[in-house]
Amino acid sequence: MSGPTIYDVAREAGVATSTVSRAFSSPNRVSASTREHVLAVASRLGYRPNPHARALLSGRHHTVAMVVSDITNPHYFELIRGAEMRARASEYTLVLVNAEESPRLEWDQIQRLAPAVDGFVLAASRLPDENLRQIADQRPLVLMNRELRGHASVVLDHVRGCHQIVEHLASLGHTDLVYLGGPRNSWMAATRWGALRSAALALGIGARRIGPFTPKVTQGGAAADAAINSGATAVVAHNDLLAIGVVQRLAQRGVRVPDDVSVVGFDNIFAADLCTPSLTTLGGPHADVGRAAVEILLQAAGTTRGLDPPQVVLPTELVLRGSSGARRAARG
Amino acid sequence: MSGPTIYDVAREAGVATSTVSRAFSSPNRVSASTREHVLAVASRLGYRPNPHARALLSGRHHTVAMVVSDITNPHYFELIRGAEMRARASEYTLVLVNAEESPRLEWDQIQRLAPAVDGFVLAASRLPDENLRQIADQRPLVLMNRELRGHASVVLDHVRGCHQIVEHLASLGHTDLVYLGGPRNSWMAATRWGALRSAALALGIGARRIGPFTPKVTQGGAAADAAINSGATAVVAHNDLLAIGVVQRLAQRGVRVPDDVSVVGFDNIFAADLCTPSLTTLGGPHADVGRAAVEILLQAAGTTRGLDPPQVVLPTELVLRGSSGARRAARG
DNA sequence: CTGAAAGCGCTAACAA
DNA sequence: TTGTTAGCGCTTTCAG
Repeated sequence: MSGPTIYDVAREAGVATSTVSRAFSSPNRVSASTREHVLAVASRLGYRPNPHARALLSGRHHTVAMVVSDITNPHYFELIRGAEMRARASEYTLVLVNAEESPRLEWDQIQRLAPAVDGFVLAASRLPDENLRQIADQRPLVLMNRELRGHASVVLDHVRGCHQIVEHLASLGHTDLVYLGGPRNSWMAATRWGALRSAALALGIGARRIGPFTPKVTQGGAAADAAINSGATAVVAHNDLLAIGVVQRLAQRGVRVPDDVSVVGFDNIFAADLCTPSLTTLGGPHADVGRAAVEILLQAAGTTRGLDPPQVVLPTELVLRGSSGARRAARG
Repeated sequence: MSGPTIYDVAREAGVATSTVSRAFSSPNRVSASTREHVLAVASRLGYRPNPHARALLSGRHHTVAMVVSDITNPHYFELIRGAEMRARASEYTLVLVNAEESPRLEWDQIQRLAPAVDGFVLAASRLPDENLRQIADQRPLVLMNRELRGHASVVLDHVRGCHQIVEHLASLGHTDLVYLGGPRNSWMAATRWGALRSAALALGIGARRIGPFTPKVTQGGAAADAAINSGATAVVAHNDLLAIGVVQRLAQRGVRVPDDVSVVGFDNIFAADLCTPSLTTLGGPHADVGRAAVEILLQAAGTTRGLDPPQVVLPTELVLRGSSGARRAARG
């Protein structure tokens, strides 16, 4: 089943097992000639260190777990990709966990994995703050798209981003916007709504929130109907999936986008550029979020628990496309 | 750092370590009362079994590695999702590896992971057959979207699917099709071309292949230009991404889809339904492919190497949308 | 610079 | 049914 061990190499090379171990783990504590010899024998035998044995003793597993709240959301692809690349650059393995929007599932999986990984990066975790603190007590933890006082995080600058959105809509003549809210336990949803509301206040336009909605295309129908009901001419959806569903439903109901209603989403997913009309949306360097989160985690794993964990905020960019336009007419 | 061990539990519960071990691993070999007692003490202490220690001894890691040739391709999301769900159902951990279209990277990662996982599922592997056999010698292996004699695999029925495509195009009056081929080392690309060609032959219409193209939207420009050059009125792109790029480029050049040219893709990704015109494409139960692959792997891991590994073929479905239509006019 | 030996946490004989 | 004990493969003191 399993291949040659350190003993086989040691015997074959005529040295002690500790020397073989050193040749791999701390090459500078072995003479160059023995190291070369050992490595040569090892590769001839096809020896590969057993990560479990190594982890058992050292407590370091060279593995980080990434938990995403819903793997089917295209938004996470970039996050995953960034995280995976950064992990691999340090020869770490990335374990992917899908929480399917269930806090319970998220918690169970994390607990199961905790003894086997060096740390967690959580994307848009749906867990309550208290649970996050418990996790952080066990393992290094970095949050993505969520902030929690005293804990490391990487987020996009939604305060500024939402301000940009409102400014954009206001400049187009809109005087009322409605936010189609995301899941109830989503930090992101709360943050977006807070930022939109204060921006609206500052710019002197009305803002209401409807929801919560599960951020999927299929939910767009209900969301669109509610939005129409509200009478607002500008709709900001919790994410692009929901926005796409809204646009589809509006078309179905004969409401023209952007002539009658402007629609703005979040995330700038791949499909935002393909749908008709294309979607105005708040994007950002999502892959960098994933990358940065793993980066922080790997540093934290080395250091003793820092007292001021980094809270990184990356800039957003408002991508203007076809779904937002000047307010044309009052609606009834 | 690490929590309580089996020793702590044993001492606290007044039993031997082996009893604690048994209470967790083989509950029926311990009396009900001791088991309950042990489990109670364990949970009071917050004990969690260390997977590494377990793996070290048993050789089973409760982990499967999934390798995808390019994680940014939305097609894989469903595969990943299915695989992840199936793995979790058996309390297995899914390690995700991105090969970024590089056989070299794919190989290295697999070798690194081999001693730490129970097996591999490879999605659209770009490795040569020989390498796949070497991997299968080390660990149980299941291929997705690729077949190799004597090895387990799960694929969609592209022979029938491609026949459907050609039939569809022929019934619309097309007499010539061009296939925009995928990567050179892609088994899928070769299979699709082979199936398309023989279907075309059988149905008495012409078929040519152009390429290879990297299956991304950005490659659609070059692919479209080449397709136009070929004079064919029907274009079958290696996948939906490429097809979307092609449609975009055709629009740019004033070629109408489907009036002047019909375009068909593969995979039925989420965006295929959103772009304009929407994309006719060959889809299938991708999540089931992922699910089935892991299922086979988990069974294989238990059994001694079966002599006839399963080669599962799942049905495709041709999804008719706006990008394919009746041939209207001859083109020059 | 190298070797001997003691574990890391757990499981699996073998006894009792 | 339960306890004792010997490792799984590796790292890491501690001697030499």
